[in-house]
Amino acid sequence: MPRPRSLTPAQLASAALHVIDHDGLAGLSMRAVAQQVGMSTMAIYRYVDDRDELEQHVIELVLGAVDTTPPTTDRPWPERIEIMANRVRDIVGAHPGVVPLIIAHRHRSTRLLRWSETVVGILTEAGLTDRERVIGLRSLLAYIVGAIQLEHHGPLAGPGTQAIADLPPTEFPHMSETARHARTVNTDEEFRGGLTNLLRGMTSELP
Amino acid sequence: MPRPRSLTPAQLASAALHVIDHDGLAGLSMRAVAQQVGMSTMAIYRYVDDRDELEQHVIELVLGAVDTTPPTTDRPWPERIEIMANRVRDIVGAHPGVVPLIIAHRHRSTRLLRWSETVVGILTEAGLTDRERVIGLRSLLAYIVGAIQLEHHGPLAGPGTQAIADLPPTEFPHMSETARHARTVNTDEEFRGGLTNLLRGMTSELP
DNA sequence: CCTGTAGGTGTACGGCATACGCTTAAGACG
DNA sequence: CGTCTTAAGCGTATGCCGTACACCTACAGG
Repeated sequence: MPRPRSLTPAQLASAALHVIDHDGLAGLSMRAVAQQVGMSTMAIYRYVDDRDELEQHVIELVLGAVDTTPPTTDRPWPERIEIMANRVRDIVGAHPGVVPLIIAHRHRSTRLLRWSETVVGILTEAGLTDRERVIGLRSLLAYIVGAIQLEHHGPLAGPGTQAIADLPPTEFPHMSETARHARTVNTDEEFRGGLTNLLRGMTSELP
Repeated sequence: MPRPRSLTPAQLASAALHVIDHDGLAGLSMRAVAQQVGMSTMAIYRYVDDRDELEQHVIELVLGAVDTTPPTTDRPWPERIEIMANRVRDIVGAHPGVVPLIIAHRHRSTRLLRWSETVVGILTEAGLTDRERVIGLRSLLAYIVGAIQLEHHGPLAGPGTQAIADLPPTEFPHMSETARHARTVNTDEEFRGGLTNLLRGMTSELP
C-alpha cells in the first residue's frame, strides 16, 4: 500500500562502508552516507534508528564475508586456528577503518560469535580444559584485535619505524637497533609470528 | 613582563583525564575541560594548539606513571617481561577511557618508547634474534592493547558473558558451555594466562 | 605610575547527530 | 482511471562540537 523503499539495507551499509574506505572512520557521517546514496540526510533515518545502528550494519556487512565453517580436520589444530585467525585478518584488514567499530559492537555481532564458536570447537577437540579454552579464546581475540589496530595505525614496519630509527641511539640503543631490522619483517610475517608464539604457548599446556 | 599563566600544563592534562574518567572518552570536549578548570573554552587554547595536543598531554600524564626501569635481573626473563606488561596494564586499566588515545598517539609518546626500550633490552638479554625481537615487541604490544580494550569493553567474565550464556545451545554449543566457565576466570587470571602463553611461545624459539 | 605583552573571554562559523512536521510517490481498491 | 492511505523522503531547527578572530585586561618591567 505505501510507497516502497528505494534502497535495501545492504545497499545502505555498503554505502557507509564505501565512505569509511574512502575517507576513513572520521569521514563517516550521516550526511556523507546520504550523499553517497543520493538522498537527504534524514532519509537515512527511515532505515536505521541512529548512527549506532548504521555502524552495526556496517560491521555485519564486513564480518559477513568471514568464512566461519571449521577448516578440514586433517591438519593439526594450531594450523586450523591460524586459518581462522587469517580469515578475520584478511577481511578486516581490507577495511581497516572499521576496526574500532568492530571492537565497540563486537558482542552484538552474530557473525563474530559464530567465528568464536568454531574456534572454541577446535580448542575443545584439541583437548584444552574449560579454563584453557576461556583463556585461549580471549587471548586470540585480544591478539588479533590489537595486532590489526597497530598494523593499521602506524605499523612498526612503515613510517613509524623511521621515527623510531631516528631516536637518539645513546638514549634508546635497543629501539634504534630494532627499528633497523623491523623494516625487513613484513606485516604478514609479523602477524603470523606473534600468532605462532601464542599458539605454541597454548600447545605446551597439553599433555 | 606579561601576565603569568594560572594553570600548569599538568593541571590541564589532569583536568582532561578527570573528565575522561568521569564521563568516558566521549565526554571529553574542550568545553568540558574548560568547565573543569573553571575557565572559558578558548582559554584552553593558550595551553594547547588543538584537541589533538591536549590528548597527547593526557596520555603522557597517564603513561608517565608507568615505571620503565628494568626489573631486577635475578628473575628469569619471561617473568621480567610479565612485570613490564603488568605495569602498563595496572596504570592504563585504571583509566580505560584513554586506551583509544594511546593507540592513536602511541608513536609520539616518549614514555611508551622508553617502556619498549626496556622490554627490547630484556628480549636481547634473553638471546632472541633481531627478527624475534621485532616480532616479540610487536606481539606483546598487540596483546596488551587488545586485552585491555576487550576487558573494558564488555569482558568475557562480566555482563557480556551473560549474553553469550543465553545463546541457543543448539546453535552455539561450545560458546554457551564456555560462557558458563568464563565466570570462574577473573580478568587478572585471564590477562596473565594469555600473556604466559605468548611468552612460552617466545621462549620455545630459544636453543 | 605607566605600558607592553600575553592571558583570558565572547562571539561566530561551519559541521555534527537528530527531533519534528511537511510533502509526495505509488500500491490498493473502487 | 481516480482516489485514498501510508510510509518514503525532505527541510528546518536545536543543541552539541572544534576552533578562528577580535577584544579586554591583569600584571611584571621600567
